[in-house]
Amino acid sequence: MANLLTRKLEAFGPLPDADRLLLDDVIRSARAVGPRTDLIREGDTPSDVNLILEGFACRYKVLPTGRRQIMAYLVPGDFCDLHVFILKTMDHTIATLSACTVVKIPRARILELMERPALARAFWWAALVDEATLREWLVNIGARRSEQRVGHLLCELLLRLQTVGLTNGNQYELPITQGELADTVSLTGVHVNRILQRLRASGLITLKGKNLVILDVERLMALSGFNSNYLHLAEQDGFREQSL
Amino acid sequence: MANLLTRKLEAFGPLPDADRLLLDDVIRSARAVGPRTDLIREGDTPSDVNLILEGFACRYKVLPTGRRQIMAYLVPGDFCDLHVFILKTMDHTIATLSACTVVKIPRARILELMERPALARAFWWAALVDEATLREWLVNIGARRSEQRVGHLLCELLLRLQTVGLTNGNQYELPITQGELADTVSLTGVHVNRILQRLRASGLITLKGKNLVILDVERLMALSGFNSNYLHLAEQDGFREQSL
DNA sequence: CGGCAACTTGACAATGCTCAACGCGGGTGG
DNA sequence: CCACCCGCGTTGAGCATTGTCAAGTTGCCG
Repeated sequence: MANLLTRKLEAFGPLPDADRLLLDDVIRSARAVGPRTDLIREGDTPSDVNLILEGFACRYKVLPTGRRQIMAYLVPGDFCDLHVFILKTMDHTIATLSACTVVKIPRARILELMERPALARAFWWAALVDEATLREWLVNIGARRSEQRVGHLLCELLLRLQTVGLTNGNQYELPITQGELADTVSLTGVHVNRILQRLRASGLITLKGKNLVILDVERLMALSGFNSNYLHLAEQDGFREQSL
Repeated sequence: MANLLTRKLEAFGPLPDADRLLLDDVIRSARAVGPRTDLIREGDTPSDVNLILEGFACRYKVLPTGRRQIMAYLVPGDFCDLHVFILKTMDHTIATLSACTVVKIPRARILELMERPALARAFWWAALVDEATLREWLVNIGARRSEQRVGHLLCELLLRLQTVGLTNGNQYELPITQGELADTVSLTGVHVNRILQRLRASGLITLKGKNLVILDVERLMALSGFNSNYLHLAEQDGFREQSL
């Protein structure tokens, strides 16, 4: 259970041993990237796919006003841009938030992996879950009040980090500033701060430095209107055995 | 230039004549669906792919509070759910807004079409553009002020409807109530109404009944911070000739 | 130990929401 | 064919959530 990528992809379904070995090989050549560093910029035409192995990265756009909107968090095991194969230019920027370990996978390598049916399905699944997550974020920002917004985000991260083994009970590392959180949930830094105070005062969370503890997961999920169905984890069915 | 689906997919790149004929065949068996009718519900496990031929449909979720968030508009030429092949259960609902003409395409039929390289690429492109649009909506709702939000939406629809030939100059049919618009841009119906007044008063649009005219496209785009790059139309490049 | 970034807190402003009432228009049933 | 009715659009008044500005504190890194 060493390989993070394998672990993530197997959240969808088990992989043949041969495929696992391929994945082990893919993540050999990792490189370190500092915090707050753009990996791919809007307008670029990248030729490789980036995979996050350690740390938090994000997708974002900046408006003429200077307002930045973060559209996705990329956590260990997440691909940055499988789009590369079809769309020519990036319509948004991808950057690290914390210090990260990143692997650059060449197009050709991805195409090789895609020839393996189980891997191809798993990649599809990952891409579709990313899209479902994006939809949920739209709902989060569009329809929930501020306290629910940040609560919902914290719940989502708990589950996502759990599947790659980066939680310790209901506790995980959140290497992100309140300002970045604000750009994510579409509030101001000041207001995010006040909301975190409230969540602390309600006995729902503890957040000291980068260390987050969710004290009462059930209550936080209820408060936030969190329903994990959009992550499509552990769907008990025979469907995925069917052909692509 | 009769087939709407062909027209939409060729916004990405030209298709072989043989593929066009296949597409002509696909859209033969259309059916009419009334307005405000669910096509697929959250929790369903659909086995077909729906394609919109006429009218407006949408993706949405409803929260416990009763608040509805619309996450996407589906206009003629749009597929509802290519996800079907990987994810078991729907995590959101798809419904018509206006009266629609819809085609149900069986899984097997889609798989057939996907064997044609040019069509497979075009389907991928359509899916990726849908995702890019979703990201732009997140930015729209998260980072733009109310007047820009509705302006941006109107600009997007102009371009999308243009590619399927459903505009008449800078004029098109918007078969949607102000309440539905509100659920889309995450405002209240009352406030959307006031914004439309302002846009009218500024000489930017005309909206009588379902008939929208954008009087000054450039100014509306500038006001809304609209940049069409995320629609990935007409990318002049040799990239798409490359292999998938 | 100094400095800078992140966090915290307070006072005030404004954008957008709620509630409420009314007009208009198209569809339906008598 | 007319009348009614309901949904949609419109407008007003007051309110609440969240943003802005500003100043002070904490804590980490060099």
